[in-house]
Amino acid sequence: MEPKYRSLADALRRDIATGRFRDGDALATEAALRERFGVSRQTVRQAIALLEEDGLVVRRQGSGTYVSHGPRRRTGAMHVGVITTYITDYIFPSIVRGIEGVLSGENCVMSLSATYNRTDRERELLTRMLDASVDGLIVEGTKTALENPNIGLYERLRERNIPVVFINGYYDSLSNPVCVVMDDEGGGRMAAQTLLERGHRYIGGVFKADDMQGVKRHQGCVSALSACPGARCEALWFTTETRGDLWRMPDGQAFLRRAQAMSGVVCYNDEVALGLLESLRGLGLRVPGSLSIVSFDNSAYAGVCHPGLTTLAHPKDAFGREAAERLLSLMAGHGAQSLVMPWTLVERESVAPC
Amino acid sequence: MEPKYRSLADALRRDIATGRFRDGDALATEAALRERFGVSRQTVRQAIALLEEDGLVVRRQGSGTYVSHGPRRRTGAMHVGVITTYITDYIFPSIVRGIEGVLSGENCVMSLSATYNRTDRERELLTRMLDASVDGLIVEGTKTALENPNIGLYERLRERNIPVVFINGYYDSLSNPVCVVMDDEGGGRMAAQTLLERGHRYIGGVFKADDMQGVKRHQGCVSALSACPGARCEALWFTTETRGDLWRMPDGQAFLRRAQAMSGVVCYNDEVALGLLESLRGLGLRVPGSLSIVSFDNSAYAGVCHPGLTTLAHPKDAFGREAAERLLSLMAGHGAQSLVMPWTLVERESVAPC
DNA sequence: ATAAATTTGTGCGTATGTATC
DNA sequence: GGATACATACGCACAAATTTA
Repeated sequence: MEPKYRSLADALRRDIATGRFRDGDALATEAALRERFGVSRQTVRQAIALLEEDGLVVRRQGSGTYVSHGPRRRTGAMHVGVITTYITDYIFPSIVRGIEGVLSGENCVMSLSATYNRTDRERELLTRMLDASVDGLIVEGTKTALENPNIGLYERLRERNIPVVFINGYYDSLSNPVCVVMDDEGGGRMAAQTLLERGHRYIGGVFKADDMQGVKRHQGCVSALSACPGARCEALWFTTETRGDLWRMPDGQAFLRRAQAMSGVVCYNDEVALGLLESLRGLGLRVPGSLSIVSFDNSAYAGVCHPGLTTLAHPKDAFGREAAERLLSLMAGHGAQSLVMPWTLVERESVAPC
Repeated sequence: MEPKYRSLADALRRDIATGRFRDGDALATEAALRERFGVSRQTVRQAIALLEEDGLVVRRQGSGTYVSHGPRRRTGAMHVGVITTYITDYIFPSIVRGIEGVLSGENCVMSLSATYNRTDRERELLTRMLDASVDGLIVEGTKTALENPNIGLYERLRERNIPVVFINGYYDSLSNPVCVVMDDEGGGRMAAQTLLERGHRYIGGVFKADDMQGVKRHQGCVSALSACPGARCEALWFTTETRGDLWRMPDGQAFLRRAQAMSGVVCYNDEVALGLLESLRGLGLRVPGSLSIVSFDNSAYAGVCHPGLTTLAHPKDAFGREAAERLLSLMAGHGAQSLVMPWTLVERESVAPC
């Protein structure tokens, strides 16, 4: 059972979060709150003390208690937290660089951490960031296709007026999150279309099952194929635990056996494409001779491996900048719109006509 | 007239300041203090709340109130700042990953930022970190071969008891810094030796002039060559502004002309080696046919380019971990020793017998 | 300008809950 | 289980600062 003064504090936080108070407006007096909530004045004072600690209100003797969600920080540097799946791998360094480029131009300190795709780590990191009293957060949602156990924490962030910008994936159960995401469904269509246009009809897909991106890319794929008579699609789903390695995916071996009959595969990302290339090499299937491959992200791998991957390019740096700019706008008290960014096809050698 | 709870708090502060309490000793109980000072228990609690805010004591329900002076962590997460030359390029992601691996195991938030090799940015970042009240710093020194204009800031950090661990390079003018660095002079010797052993005698070197690493690697090189009769060395110095691009280095063109007479070159790092490879290709010189190349760091480039670079491997991840562990030890109030780590030769194709 | 009313700050007493030893 | 120590909660009284009449 939560103590009364905490419940009261939370109730007041929600009140403030509604935005009904403009900066500097007076909160109800201690006596009024005592009436309204049917608690003693001491309890009211304890609750308000919590809000004061968080810098949500200022008390002035003889005058009243005032909400102060304007200039959170007096003079010092702003503190922005960034939570992504990885920090140093894949396309994440580029995204981080974009964010850093914008933040370092302002008076901002950037705290970085990685969830490694685990919601328990997400929870821990969010708690730490709250502890470290960040002024804003950029978060890549973890396992966004599943129910998230940390929604409560995100709601608490809202109550505390700490703005959050989601990147790549967000949580459906949060109302009106500010996001910067890729057009994953459109990307799925684009990838499938790329193969269809070159005459491929029996197409496989390898998608991540536990995040929104995988599900949407698959949807896009299916919608493009369903518009084309005679086209077939066969999806292989994997989860975080088996990333990139087809042999360890459930049904991975069955998929690879049937791959001989397919003429093209859409891969969730370049990492999966590399794993697939490796597996196909073992089976004596050549790319793009026997099988064409399209993947997502245009990571550093894509240009280096043989054959070079035809892949949809993630804007990485620009993407990071967009997210950071939106967060700055939110922290400054101005609003921000969500953004859906388009993919660009980068053609290399992994796709050939059927 | 000062309120009672403040006087009481001050009295307790003085008590604690005498040093009569060892770390972890129990303070008198609330009831005892009530007796001793003749005030109500509420007043005692108010006083202790002030001490708790300052981190002087910790209250444990059912147990007691304990003094916790010394470099004790306050409630909530520790905040560690990391300042490196780059974040997302070259070997830095791996170093950062090592640091993050250690810090995320503790209750730490890591703030990352990059100087891009500019001391004015170093100054700005240090100021911001101080503003954000970090509890410790990991810093890669900027232009460590030159006089540093920010020494004053580092001294202020010391006064504030904020521990700093330097990585890769440090400042000579700071007394007894805790460092984790590579054995750059030994590395220089090792690189030169690698060429000498394969019969090379006329050897060039391309070194960065404005940091300690470049100067020491050159020294090592010279010392190895001077022990070998008939060996000659010719150094080309560059600065941050011209990184990697030999054509833009002063005397770069003259060096490339003479390169035809050389049989081996020691490069400051893989990036320089790539630039050199590019330049030599333009001149029609083949590696390792006409010229052998040894470089430093074993970055991702080294294994990918053609020919693969023979290079001294920087331990990156382990290096980052060592630095982070030392910082944690310092923050916990235990001391820490500096560490000089050795290089390991990774042989690829860029070196051949003369 | 002054007095009264309002609002937060300080201080005490008491009772009960809950964690620790 | 019992004793101890901190946590929560309520009630009251007065002080100090500010606003209002």
